[in-house]
Amino acid sequence: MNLSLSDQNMHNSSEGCLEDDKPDVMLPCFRRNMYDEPLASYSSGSIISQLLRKTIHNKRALDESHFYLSSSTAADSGQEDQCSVSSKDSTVEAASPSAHVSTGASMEGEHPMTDHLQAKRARVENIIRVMAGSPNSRQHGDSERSDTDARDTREAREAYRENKRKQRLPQHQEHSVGGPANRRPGSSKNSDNCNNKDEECHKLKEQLHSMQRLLRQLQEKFLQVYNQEDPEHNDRDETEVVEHDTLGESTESRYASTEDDYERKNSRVTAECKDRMKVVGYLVHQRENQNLQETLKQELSRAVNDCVDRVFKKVSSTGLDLSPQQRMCSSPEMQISVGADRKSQQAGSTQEQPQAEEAAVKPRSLEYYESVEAQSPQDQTEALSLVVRKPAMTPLSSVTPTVKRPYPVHQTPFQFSYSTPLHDSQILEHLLKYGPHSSFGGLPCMPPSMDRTSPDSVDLPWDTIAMRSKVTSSHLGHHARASTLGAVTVDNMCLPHVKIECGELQSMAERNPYMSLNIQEGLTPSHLKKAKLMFFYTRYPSSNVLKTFFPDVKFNRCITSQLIKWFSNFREFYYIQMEKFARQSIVDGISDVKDMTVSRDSELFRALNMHYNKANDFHIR
DNA sequence: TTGCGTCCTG
DNA sequence: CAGGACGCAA
Repeated sequence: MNLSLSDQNMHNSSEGCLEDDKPDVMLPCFRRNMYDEPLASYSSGSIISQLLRKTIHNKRALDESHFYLSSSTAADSGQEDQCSVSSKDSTVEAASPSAHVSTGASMEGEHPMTDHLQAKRARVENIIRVMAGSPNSRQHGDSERSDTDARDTREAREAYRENKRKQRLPQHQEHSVGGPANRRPGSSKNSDNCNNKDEECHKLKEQLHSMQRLLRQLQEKFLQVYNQEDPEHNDRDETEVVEHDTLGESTESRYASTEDDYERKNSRVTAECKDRMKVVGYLVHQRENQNLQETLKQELSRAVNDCVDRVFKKVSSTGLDLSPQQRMCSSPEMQISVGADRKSQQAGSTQEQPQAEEAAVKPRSLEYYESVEAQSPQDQTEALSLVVRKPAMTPLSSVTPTVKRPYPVHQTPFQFSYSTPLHDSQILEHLLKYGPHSSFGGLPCMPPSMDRTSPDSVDLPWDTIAMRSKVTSSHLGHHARASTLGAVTVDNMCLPHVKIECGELQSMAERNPYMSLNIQEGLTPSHLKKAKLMFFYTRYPSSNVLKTFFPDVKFNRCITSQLIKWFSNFREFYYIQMEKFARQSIVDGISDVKDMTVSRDSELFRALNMHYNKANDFHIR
């Protein structure tokens, strides 16, 4: 009973969070991009901010962009939560009622295009055509050709769909070839074809201009949509615009003003973030403009950090009455700030973990586990570095992963920039140094959760355990890095780092080139390995989580069932081992949980390592 | 019904 | 680890 209940709760919490987590999905990607590319390259004045201030009138393009967004939604509707879908749909409807039928005429009427602009467009279009090396080019070109008739629009959409489909599979490939190349003339990929650098530079400039124009249009569209979608927020329109200029500050003040209504604020924040994410995703995807990305990243990071800080301050001061789960799901803000939030959430959920563990274990032998309660957390730690954090992670893990999955398309744009495995480690480092820390800095509430977790300090032995992977397989490779990260983080802080680790795992899994590129029907031994490792990250992965972690697998009922079955088996084995250990402990005369320790030479350790790390793919030090 | 989980068995 | 039986919840 307890077990089922707790488990159910866990799932529910995660599921519930999913809806609002959409925005979060972007974050991981965002983070990695942030680290991926030098922030320094950005000027203080963000392009977006400036652009947002200026409203350009070209609805055609906007419609296109809108289409893009809606299309993305449609494409992934299956995986997206209904909330997001519905919101997006509504947005589309509200924003572009007549959409593609009369857009051109109405647009022209309201905001006639200047000859100059048209000429420019034609030029850009031409350039894009010339550059038509990448599928995306087409996309851009279509967007630019906003003055063409409805047929063109339809065509563009078709093309977009085509691109979309293609992207879903060979995303990285496509982007690695087309995206980066466009953005970086010096890219090795295209260097061969760049005999005429000047020409290409010129083209790029042109493209940049067109992209900026589109951005303006999109922003206008966004504002319109937002207004129609959220009449009650009309009074905030001004604020909204400003917000884009200075996300951090504006959000700060805005949220502060509504702080009295926590629930409302959360939902609003989520919605706003969603919208923002949409825009961001679209822009980045369409433009792949490095500068834009940088700007977006900075602004997003600021906003996220602010949100996190605020949420945690709030939670720390008043949220103690909330259960971990409640906190996780009740505060979309936390979810929004994926990276940082996760950490904090985990911290909060950490306390929960032991309970869940306990509950899960009890069914088998309540009497024994009574005294082993604290053990379970430790047990998880055993197999992997992740394990140590595992207790705290589990709740979160289930939450965040699910969230991400719904936005594969949106994430894709960001993923483009990641084509090299090296990025993972780099990202990890950056995460540790920047993303996580920045958010941590303003998280006074972290300590509380940590404190609760501290009881797990009984696990101290485990905390010192760090895993280093020698696995070279593509799948395990991610984990290996993650593990390494975990080890590093362990040295400093337990829970926060763990969270980071989780985030990294997810983002890594999502962005991993291999996974996206080679989608296969069945599950391979490497998948099994990965699942085993993953087991120490989350013992009850939802189907969404599984999808997130196995992007290279074409999911269907069978595959999902198989994976779930695997985890069921893992749990079975794991709990059996726990029970054994508990029984043995009792036989050994251990009466206090605090007296229980799992040393490296213990049977439990051996058994778990044998089962989950049979090939010693991961070294526990 | 369907999905997910446990338990048992091979 | 996979299958099957069974229970439970939505």
